[in-house]
This record gives sequence, structure tokens and C-alpha cells, in this order.
Amino acid sequence: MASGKRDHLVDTALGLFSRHGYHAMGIDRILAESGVAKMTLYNHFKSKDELILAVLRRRDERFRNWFMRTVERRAKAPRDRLLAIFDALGEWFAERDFSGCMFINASAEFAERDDPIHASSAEHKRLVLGYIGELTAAAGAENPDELARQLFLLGEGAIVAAYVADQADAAKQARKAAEILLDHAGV
Amino acid sequence: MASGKRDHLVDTALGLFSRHGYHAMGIDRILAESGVAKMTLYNHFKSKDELILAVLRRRDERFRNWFMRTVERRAKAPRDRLLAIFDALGEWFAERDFSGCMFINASAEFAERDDPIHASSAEHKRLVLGYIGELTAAAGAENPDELARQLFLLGEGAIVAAYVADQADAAKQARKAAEILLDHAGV
DNA sequence: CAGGATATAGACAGATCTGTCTGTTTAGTC
DNA sequence: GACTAAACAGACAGATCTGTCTATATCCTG
Repeated sequence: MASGKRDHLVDTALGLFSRHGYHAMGIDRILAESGVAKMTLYNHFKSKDELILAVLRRRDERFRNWFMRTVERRAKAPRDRLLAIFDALGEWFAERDFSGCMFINASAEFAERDDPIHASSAEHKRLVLGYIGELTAAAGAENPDELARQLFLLGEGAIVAAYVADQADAAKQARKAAEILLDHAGV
Repeated sequence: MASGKRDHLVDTALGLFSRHGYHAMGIDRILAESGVAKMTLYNHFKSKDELILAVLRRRDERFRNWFMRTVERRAKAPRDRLLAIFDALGEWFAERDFSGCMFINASAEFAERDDPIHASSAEHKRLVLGYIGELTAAAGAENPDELARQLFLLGEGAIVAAYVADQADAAKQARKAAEILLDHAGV
């Protein structure tokens, strides 16, 4: 059985890194908050960076599960599901402790392109784009990849607008633009 | 006359913060790289955060000047200028040391919404959006604000796609989507 | 040339951060 | 109850970081 301590550590770190950033949040605070001993952390992870990678893996899994479930619960028809992407984003932005996208934020702090943390963030974005691609294909778009990439841009833009520029209704705006793109793509 | 040392310090810090992030880049390295003494820094700035704010002010000024100049040099007709936004972004992304948007990255590291650094980033984004709004108004769009916000989302999304997800042609994709939105807005 | 502002190098304090080590305690299993 | 593995508290080392202080040097200006 995987250690419950490890799980708890990753969960606590996920919340703290998300709200405060990666460099700004020290190991000691994570340990205090989680009630775990330092040696337990270094028994499970080689370094803080390895903990961050574990956090990102968990975040990727949880976020994409939640995202796909929400989109698919909100709508059945392919076109509606593509629009539901932006309703899901709107839900996310409205969370009280919304702190932007952990992967965008991680890329900001670990700037080197071949840093494993940056690479992990890139992979997450590719997976999200891939999911949107599945939806555009299911919707029978003429050029599903291109449509997916354009909707993806709207989504990422909405995240930035909501977090950086404090535009609470960014998801709604993105949805309106998406409708136009879908109409144009014959979906 | 404003100190040339101060200017040089801000310039050096701008490059280093941009390439390495804000927390990851220490004062000492900035001083060594710029050849300026520590007391000179603390004579001009109260703290590292104040230096960061000065860097962001300079970056805002330079970036928006460059951006507006590039857009207006690349195209004369209002619709073409709106599309030139994405050509300008493409130029930027292709720079060898492109490191994403300093304001998005700053918001990632200074997460609290009322942190002056986060607020300064929000203000920059508002100014960029305002400029796009001038262009959509000049183009005679029916709803210039809404169109501007949607183009803004595409632009921000392209920045994230280019930097985080390593999509070199994100600006081109955004441009294609923008064309559709412009057609739809009767511009 | 004299005086005042500005910049210099570099030591220093104090905080903080990651990662290691030790010795003890807890918990589960045979 | 004995053995083993895991977690514990907490001290510690070593690095690094921000910000301060001092004493010297440079440069502009009157």
C-alpha cells in the first residue's frame, strides 16, 4: 500500500504551492501544515523539486478528471460539450481560492525549457489540448485539430484574464468567441 | 539628471528577472552582472520588491511602445491592424530569449491579489486591452469592447501556448481565429 | 581647488531555506 | 511479546538571500 503520509504531504503541498507559489513556499511550512516530519518527506522524495513534480502529477490527474467529468455532465451534444468547456472554466475561476493555473505558474518560476517542472507543465497543456481535440473530432469539425487549438487558446487566455487581469467574466467572453468559431467551423 | 546607474540597474534586472524569474534571481547576481554596488541599489530602491516594480514599469512602457509601433507600422487599415497584433506577437515569440510575459510570470510569483506587483501586472494587461479597444473602435466594430476582449483572450492564450506549451506557431493560430471573429463582427 | 553628492568594495547581521543526521517512538505483524 | 518498518522531533550544517554599515574613492559643481 502506498503511504498515507506521502499522499497527505502531496495534498498539503498542492494547496500551499497553488496559493503561494513554488519558491515562496518553503518546505518547513508544508511540513508544519501537514504535521509530517522532515525525514518522512526526504524518505519519499529526493528533493523539493521532486515533491513539486509529484504535486503537478496529482494536479494534472485531478484537474483533467474534474474537467472532463464536468464538461461531459454539463452537456451531451458534441457542440454543447465544446461550449461547456468554458462553463467549466467559469466554475473554476469562481472558486474562492482560485489562484490561476498551477502549470502556467510553474512554468513562470521554472523558466528553463528543459527543466523537468517546465516540461511537466507543457505535457499537461498538451493533454488538455488533446482532450479538446477529441471533442472537436467527435463534433465532426472539418479541421478538428485547428479548431481545438483555437478553442484552447481562448481557454488559456481566459485563465490569464481571470487570474492576472482579474476579469471575473473572462470565461463568459471566451464562450461567446467560441460560439462564433464553432459556427464558422460548421459544428 | 536621473542617475544612469539606476537606469542600468533596472535594465540589467529586467533581463535577468525575465529569463530566470523573480524569486530565483538574487540581488547579488544582478549587482555583479550590472557592475553596480549594493548600496547604490538600496540608495535608489527601498527593497528588492521596489526594484521589481521599477522593472515592471519600464517593461510596460517599452513593451507597449514596441507593440503599438509594430502594429501601426505593419498595417494601416483598421482591420489589418487588428490582425497585425498577432503578427507582432509572432515576432515576439520568435525572439531567441523569449521567456513569456513578465507580467503573467510576476502574477504567478506574487499571488496575492493586492500585492503591488500583482496589481501592477493587472494594470499592464488593462492597458494592453485598452489599446486593442482603440483599434476595434477605429475599425467601427458594432461592439468594440466585446471584440477587443475576445481578441485580447486570443493574444494571452497565444502567449501561454508559446511559452508553456512550446507551440511556436501559436500566434498564427490565434490570427486565424481572429480573422473569423473580425468577419463576424463586420470589420 | 574645495565641498557635497554619489558610487565603490566588502564585511556583516540576521533571516531563511534545503537537506542530513540522530535517537526515540509508534504501529503493524509474526 | 519480539521484530521490523515507518514516522517522529528537533538539532544541525551549509548555502543563500536581503538589507545594513563602514570607510574609501570618484565625480560634478560652484
